[in-house]
Amino acid sequence: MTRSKPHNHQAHNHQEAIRAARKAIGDSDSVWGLAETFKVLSDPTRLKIVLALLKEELCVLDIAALIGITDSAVSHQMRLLKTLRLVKQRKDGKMAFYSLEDEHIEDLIRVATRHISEKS
Amino acid sequence: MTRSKPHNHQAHNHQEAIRAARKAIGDSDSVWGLAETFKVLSDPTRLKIVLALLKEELCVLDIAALIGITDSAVSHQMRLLKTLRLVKQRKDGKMAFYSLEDEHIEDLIRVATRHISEKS
DNA sequence: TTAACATCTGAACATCTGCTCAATCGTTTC
DNA sequence: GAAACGATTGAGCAGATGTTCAGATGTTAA
Repeated sequence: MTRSKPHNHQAHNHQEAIRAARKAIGDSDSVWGLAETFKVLSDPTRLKIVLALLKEELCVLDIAALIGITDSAVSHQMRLLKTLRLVKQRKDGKMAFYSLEDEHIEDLIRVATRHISEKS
Repeated sequence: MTRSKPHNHQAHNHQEAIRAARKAIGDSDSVWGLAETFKVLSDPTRLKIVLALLKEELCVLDIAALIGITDSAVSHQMRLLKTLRLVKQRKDGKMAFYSLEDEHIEDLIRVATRHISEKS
């Protein structure tokens, strides 16, 4: 080929696209909060803990035996979950029972599960 | 106090609690997949990208300018999002336009947003 | 008071993550 | 062809993350 047709690519206004997208993202505070919410459930250990607590309250050693990690590791994670208000603690003697404090978590898990099951 | 009442704590069957919870968690494969889904959206950068793409397709440089990171960083993230089937690519000349491939993501974000807004 | 038990805490560690930098590839334009 | 441009890739790095270990705290039982 000595000559080729000129390529005409679709016009694309970068300035406008960026401005519109910036609106869609919203303020960075809400983005950060959203990301944090997803982050809690992004660790398999924490996710297992939350899944287990959907049914009933559990003590630290039960969770540790259930997942297969140290009671220390469980305690660390529970502190984080408690700080984020996902879980509440009930003390009974030397034992500490944890249960879910958040009702919306189950919805999140349900939607995410549906999302996975409909993958090719 | 010279004498104190005997403490009677609520009975708790560890074996039974663990067995019940193990059922609630399910197989470890599904847990891993769930965690991975949440993990994609747990990074502020990726979350911003997804939020921006909810409205319209964007090219790499637009996203880079929008978020304030290198085009290289964007490209790295887009490869990940493409691998996970969250995004699809359309090439036009030297530009690469990305758009959302997954319809469920919006639901996930909506539920998570509601979850945040109803916090004390 | 001891001893045993459940939980919690801080430190150290290895691993993972997301970023930038530099170089490369593919396309378009001169 | 050469230069410009957009996108991609790999290496390297700093920071975050999850775990274990050792020790401390608090509670119950002997």
